[in-house]
Amino acid sequence: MPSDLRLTPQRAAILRAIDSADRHLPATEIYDRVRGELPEIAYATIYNGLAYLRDNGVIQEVHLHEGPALYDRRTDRHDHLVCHTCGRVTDYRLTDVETASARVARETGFWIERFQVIFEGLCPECQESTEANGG
Amino acid sequence: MPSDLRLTPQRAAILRAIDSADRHLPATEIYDRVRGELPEIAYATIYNGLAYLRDNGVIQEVHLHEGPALYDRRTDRHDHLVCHTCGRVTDYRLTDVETASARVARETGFWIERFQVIFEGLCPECQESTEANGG
DNA sequence: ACGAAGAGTTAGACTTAGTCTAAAATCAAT
DNA sequence: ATTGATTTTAGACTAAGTCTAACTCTTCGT
Repeated sequence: MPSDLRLTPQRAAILRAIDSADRHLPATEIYDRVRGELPEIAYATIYNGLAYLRDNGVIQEVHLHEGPALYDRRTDRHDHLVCHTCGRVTDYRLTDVETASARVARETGFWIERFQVIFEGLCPECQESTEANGG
Repeated sequence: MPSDLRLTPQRAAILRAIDSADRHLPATEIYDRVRGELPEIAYATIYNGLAYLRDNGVIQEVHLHEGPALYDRRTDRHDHLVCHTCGRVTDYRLTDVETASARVARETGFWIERFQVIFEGLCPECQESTEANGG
């Protein structure tokens, strides 16, 4: 977290919303939560604030295959597992890809800045309920 | 390609557009190209047709982090490198993740159906032009 | 061949997620 | 206090995709 960060009341409220969430939130949900504190806040301020925090390395913007961007307090490189039934997103750091990325760069000629693995499937809970229903 | 595939003139034209492209196309571009052949075709038919072809395993729908879905004639599992300057998308199959996915499934309890690595960075051409401009 | 049922297509409204703009408000430095 | 830069607000706008209802086309039984 850079020391010269300009943390306005709006940006601080956005950061608190992300911090206190038990999962990665989309902008619309951050908007809803922040409005509890700052009912006058505009939607655009959420977007501007999220972009500011992201650009300053305070939060990470996570794009999964479908749906809106999610915001994550964790800023280190990591991967995601997405349950296509309940939508739950689980973090997982796959170091194998990190090792492989140098080889990929060499073989393709790309200069690789970032990468992410997205796994899609069924979370443990949704597997159980599928089995319970005779599937 | 299933033998009971109902390939209407519209769907055949969509498939030809994807086949003849030198890169992965978004739905809007497939729409533009197919209209050259079938000027009356509706946008919704493109979407319906793409969904039909995807559901029957004829094409693959590729979601990268940003931007619209792209459609790919290649249907086997593979990964993508995206140039954030020119937008070029390059295919690459990283078998390391395939090997690792069983371990990820075991450690997280997820049942993994599919996965993809998205690499973002600079393609060889864009690296050259950046260097040429003194960067 | 005829009519019904189902599949596919069309036009256009609608939704979602996000961006843009211009004016107002706030802040920092003189 | 005044100026200029930054931030926020309200709301219009855009892009991508979905939905609906009417229409058309195909298939199948008689």
